[in-house]
Amino acid sequence: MARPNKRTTLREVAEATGLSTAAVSYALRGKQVSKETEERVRKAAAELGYEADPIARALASGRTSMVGVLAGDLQDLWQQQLMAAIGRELLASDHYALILDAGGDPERELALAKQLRDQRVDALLVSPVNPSEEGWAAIADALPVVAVGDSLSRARTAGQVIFDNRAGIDAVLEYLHGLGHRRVTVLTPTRPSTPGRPADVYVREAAGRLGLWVELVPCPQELGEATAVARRVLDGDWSATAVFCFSDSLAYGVYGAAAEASLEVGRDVSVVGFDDHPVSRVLTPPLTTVDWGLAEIAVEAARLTVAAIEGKRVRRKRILCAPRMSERGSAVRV
Amino acid sequence: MARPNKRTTLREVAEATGLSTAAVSYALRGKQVSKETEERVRKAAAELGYEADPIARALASGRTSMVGVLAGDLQDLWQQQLMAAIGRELLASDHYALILDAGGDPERELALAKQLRDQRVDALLVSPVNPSEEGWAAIADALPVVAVGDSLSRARTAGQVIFDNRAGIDAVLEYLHGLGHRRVTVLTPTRPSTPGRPADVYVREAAGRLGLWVELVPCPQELGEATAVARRVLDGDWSATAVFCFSDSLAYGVYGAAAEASLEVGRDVSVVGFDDHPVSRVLTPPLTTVDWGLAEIAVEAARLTVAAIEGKRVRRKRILCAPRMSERGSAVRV
DNA sequence: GACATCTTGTTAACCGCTTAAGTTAACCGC
DNA sequence: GCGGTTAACTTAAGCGGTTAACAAGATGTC
Repeated sequence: MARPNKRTTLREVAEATGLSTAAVSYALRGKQVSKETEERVRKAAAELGYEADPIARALASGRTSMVGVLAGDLQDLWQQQLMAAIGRELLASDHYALILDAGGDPERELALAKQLRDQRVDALLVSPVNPSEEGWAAIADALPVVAVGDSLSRARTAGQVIFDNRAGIDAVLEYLHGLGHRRVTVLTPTRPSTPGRPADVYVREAAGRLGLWVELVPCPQELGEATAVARRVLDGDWSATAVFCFSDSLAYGVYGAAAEASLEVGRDVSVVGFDDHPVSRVLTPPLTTVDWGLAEIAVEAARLTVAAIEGKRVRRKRILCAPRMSERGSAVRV
Repeated sequence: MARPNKRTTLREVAEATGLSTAAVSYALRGKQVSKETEERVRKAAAELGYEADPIARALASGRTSMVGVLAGDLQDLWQQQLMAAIGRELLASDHYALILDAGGDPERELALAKQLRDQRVDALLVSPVNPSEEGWAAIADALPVVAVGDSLSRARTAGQVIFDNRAGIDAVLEYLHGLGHRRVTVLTPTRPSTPGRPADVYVREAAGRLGLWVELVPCPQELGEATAVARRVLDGDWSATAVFCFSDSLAYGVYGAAAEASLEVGRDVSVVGFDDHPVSRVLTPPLTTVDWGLAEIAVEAARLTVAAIEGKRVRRKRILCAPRMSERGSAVRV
């Protein structure tokens, strides 16, 4: 015995109005019927407390009004923030966000994408994709995929909101260079296994150009582990003068480790982040970081996604986010 | 023309094996069929790349394998953290979390709950409910509701994970009292309109008992606004010596405002939080706060929810979370 | 050997809605 | 007054599964 709570069905409304179910269906979606019939139907529906069953509707129409949202790593506080914003935006457009966390694992990411596709979401909104994977083709084949992030995921996407990572990285390294730093440790959120990320490449290029010595250190986004890694970096014979973190979360780890080591950020160590999470502003010293405009990103991502669902051939729109340095107190002249 | 990507259907598997769709349906769920038939069906299904359509299944079976998760206010960083954890846990039990954010508005919360019910989620997992509402009855009537938080939401829930807020509040105020504080400002995350929250009552009771002067100040969870409120509190003729924040997010706002006012937290101002968000540990000074054990909360909440879905009459299980003070550097003797 | 009992399948009726195609009657120009 | 539209519905065929009810051969019992 299933739940005995019967909702009123379309048929009941039809019977109540003496119309066919089809007529009612049309009427409720404002199609094909006379103004007065529509009125009559609406009234009856309201009286009976009718609410269309989304499941049945999905089965018949093929659309679920759900968007699969894939976060690269929800340990990253900024991504939590982004997901919250995206959820809000999608809801505002009458879509539900099914948020899944890949936990920084590219393979898991792809697996979850498949799961979401199988779950019949209308579209996929993917945060930082690992572009190496070509299993994505099979997915982009089945539904529109919108990418947000530095993702290279090309062609197949129905839209992209891209961070100009190269520009951001250049800006930060030039900034540090301008402050006199010559040796910089870069904390990247990547697992060691992931090869040749474009971001790494950009760092090396910029460093080469500026004559900077850089050291790339992979680091988990989880704050406890990030602190541990930072501790190891700062301890003993650390020969650099600045730490550039690929996410503000990682920078927080550096703050923690620095405090433990009695180093003062913004005096003994310079730190730069990469997201502009709200917390960065209230730290002491406030974190110098790169602002990508989270709010607009969420809005644009949601917009592109909804457009893609509605079949608007948006000529594969690409939105480019420019980096804005938020210069605060954590990086200083050396 | 809808998407032309046909998935393989049950019928195709049936034809391929020469069985009826019913037999295949049973076979794939390991019921009623001989071991060898099951094997044959599985093989065929695998070859054809068959994957049951969750929508069709939901329509027929009445279960969507989706859980509606209602966050009280996702501006609160700790709640973001909690939602991420709950999403993970639910996924581990083969359920998808449909996370919606009430943004601190009790009415919106109820409206979203209705939306989720109409969306046919199998169960509702509600974070901080406003218990005054009795529209909840209609919802709890239609599906199992699991509550997590200080929620009073009674009877109708299928399970609860409760924070012993009274104990937490007592612990904090006693702690502050022990440090010599006699005048405490309390930042509450509530909109001014919300009347008589139990938390407020607990504060007044404890304050009365301890002979503490307290001032309750409502404050938005959004960090920028929280900072603004904190600024106003600390400015000029602030006569208290400590700020007790009902969420770590709010405490971060105090850190920000204090820095602006050149007050040093842990020297000029004592601050206590209430969540133990990871960031609290890396602040300078690290935030003294109350740890509720987020990880276990997520696990228990997910467990209760899944149990409720599976119809286990869990005798309305209630899990009580005890507060654990994380004494760090932000509150000092005065 | 007759009858009850499993086992393993099959048939077909839904689940509640959408939508292509068909029907009817009113309306139109000429 | 006749073919051609058009507006407003109705019919009915799905969408892709689940599941109660029934069938028939295999097995068991005495």
